[in-house]
Amino acid sequence: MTRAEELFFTLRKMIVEGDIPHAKKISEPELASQFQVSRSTLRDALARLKSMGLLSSQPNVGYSVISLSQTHLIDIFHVRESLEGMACKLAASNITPTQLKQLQALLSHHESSDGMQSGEAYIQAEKDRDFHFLIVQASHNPMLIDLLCEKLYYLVRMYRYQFGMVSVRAKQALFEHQHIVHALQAGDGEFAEVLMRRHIANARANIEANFLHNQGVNQ
Amino acid sequence: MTRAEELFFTLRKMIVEGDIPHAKKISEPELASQFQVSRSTLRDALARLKSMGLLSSQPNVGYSVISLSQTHLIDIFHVRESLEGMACKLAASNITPTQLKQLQALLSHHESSDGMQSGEAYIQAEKDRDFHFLIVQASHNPMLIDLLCEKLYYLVRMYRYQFGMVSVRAKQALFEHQHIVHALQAGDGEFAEVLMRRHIANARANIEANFLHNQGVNQ
DNA sequence: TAAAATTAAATTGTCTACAATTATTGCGTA
DNA sequence: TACGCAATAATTGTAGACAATTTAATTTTA
Repeated sequence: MTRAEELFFTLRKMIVEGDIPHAKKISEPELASQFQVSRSTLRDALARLKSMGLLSSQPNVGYSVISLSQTHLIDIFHVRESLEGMACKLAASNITPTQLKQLQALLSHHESSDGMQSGEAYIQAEKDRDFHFLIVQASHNPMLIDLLCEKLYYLVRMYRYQFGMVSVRAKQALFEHQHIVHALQAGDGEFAEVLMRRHIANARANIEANFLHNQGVNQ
Repeated sequence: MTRAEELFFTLRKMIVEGDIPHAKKISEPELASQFQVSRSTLRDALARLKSMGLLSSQPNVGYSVISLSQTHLIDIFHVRESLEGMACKLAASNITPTQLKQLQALLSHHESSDGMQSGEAYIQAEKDRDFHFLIVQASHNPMLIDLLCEKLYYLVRMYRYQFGMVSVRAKQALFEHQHIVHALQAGDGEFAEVLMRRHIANARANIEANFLHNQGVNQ
């Protein structure tokens, strides 16, 4: 692995977790010296971070972490809804027996360790991630996989960290996951797609409601 | 505009039009000297081209233009179908009066200059592009716009050039466009999405059929 | 005093040079 | 001859230096 790639991973983690101030210009010399690399190497990493939507930049001005907004998050969820819906549809045709078994095992594990011991929102988020990742992988469409698992995923995670979004829908989400797997088992791609889209649309509605609530409280 | 950005546009055009050999490693020193820029500048442009899927690369080895394949093209169309479907759905809610008028004007212009004077496949492709671009813009979702107009579009164009794909469905496509606009006028997002998805699915089916034909003929 | 213009400082974009890695060539051996 | 190894050549990754542009500070002017 190259030095630039390593730095890319480090910075990605920092940005997602909010360790770099938002909407404030990044000083290249400063960051470079902080990580003991040259500006060339840093700029390589920054370019990659920009291409995945975590940074924005202006020629002759510089880079900065994107500024988060409600509309941006909603935009992301619209894209997720369409792409993951398609992934789910394709998965119904392309999923391998092994992958289907993994998915079922994941579900029953979630059911059993269910009740969610509550509280553990992070664990729940991880479960959700695993479920969605498996289905996207099962689509066997490399472009879908790249878009969802390498690009959108980190944006979503950044919002989770930043806005402290909690899955209050844990139990409901599990039900929806179960329905989706049933449709996949039956090989019913069209239905699986509809279910996945509703699942994500529900999550979006939940977020929108939260926003309204917070606005009412905070402002 | 920076030198690297200018080079990016130049190389993008060259790659799309097939002026750079596929699946053959690119020599950085050679390309750099060809365009009278340093390797840094070239590498900046190459990184951007990679991030949009026109180049592939391996650390410590180098870049090369992606190798085209039937499955890859089909993958792209699946992504397009889902994203443009969503764009169309959103457009039904978000399109401005001005944009709707532009769309209608575009359509009636296509109808009149219809019959397609036939032959002019390129012109037809441009019409198609304009139509789809307008609808994507009307979604007012910047992420959708970026994905479709800045990334997928050039991949599709590359295949058009390379495989010499011709829209034999000119008249049929016009009908489908008209139906989509009607749905948008009516503000029926769900229907508009279905129509757009079918429209793109039809194009995909057309391509798949062409592939089968060519395979039968050539091999 | 406030605004505009000018100069100075700092930052980004680009080039060149060097280090690390990979690919190639030539040699020796089975 | 074919295969494996070693040395060489070439290529990529990284660092540092300079040029072009932007930002900040200072001076000038209304």
